[in-house]
Amino acid sequence: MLKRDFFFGRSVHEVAPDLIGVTLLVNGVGGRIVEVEAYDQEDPASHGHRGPTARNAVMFGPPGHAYVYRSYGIHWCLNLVCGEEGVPEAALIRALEPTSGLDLQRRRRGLDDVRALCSGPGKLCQALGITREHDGLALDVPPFELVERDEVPEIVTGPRIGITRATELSWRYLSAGSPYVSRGLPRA
DNA sequence: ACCGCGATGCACT
DNA sequence: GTGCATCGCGGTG
Repeated sequence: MLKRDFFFGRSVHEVAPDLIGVTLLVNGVGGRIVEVEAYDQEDPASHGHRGPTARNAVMFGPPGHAYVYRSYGIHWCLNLVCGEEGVPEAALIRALEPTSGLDLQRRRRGLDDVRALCSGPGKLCQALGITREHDGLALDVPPFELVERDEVPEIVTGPRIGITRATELSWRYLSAGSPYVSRGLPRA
């Protein structure tokens, strides 16, 4: 299990790269995190940027909790709250390398290809069964489980995906060469 | 490979 | 009414 202070008092810019390689499970189903994006208070692309609302309230609460929101009316997306209480910072989990509960993930996604099960923030929430019910739950107790990495993967960075503001920031972190990311980096 | 579009909820102007 | 921290499908090179 991850130490409780993994998220406490550490900015999302420290935590986001440290999440690459950590295993995320929900009721024992999940995989290794291979893609994360950072969102902080000063960031115009962040839900927390304009102050607290009913939707983003969890971002303003204590770190170490899940912030789950609905995207485009259809999908759910999972963030892990970082930093300190009152300051909205969170890491958006964008992709996993599936390692546990593959059959259940395939059933929930209606797909067989392992590379397609969790290669996107909406996809992984469907595969792991994450919905509004998980919004605000602590990450160190069931149904969540975060398992510390035993090796530090090589990490690469790039611009974030699917946003219209602050697109110049390279706040996307990926496990180098992983075939399980949502999409590749723009070529140099 | 890329591009366009529809589905659908909700925060905000 | 508009715009998304999206996805999957169907069209075109």
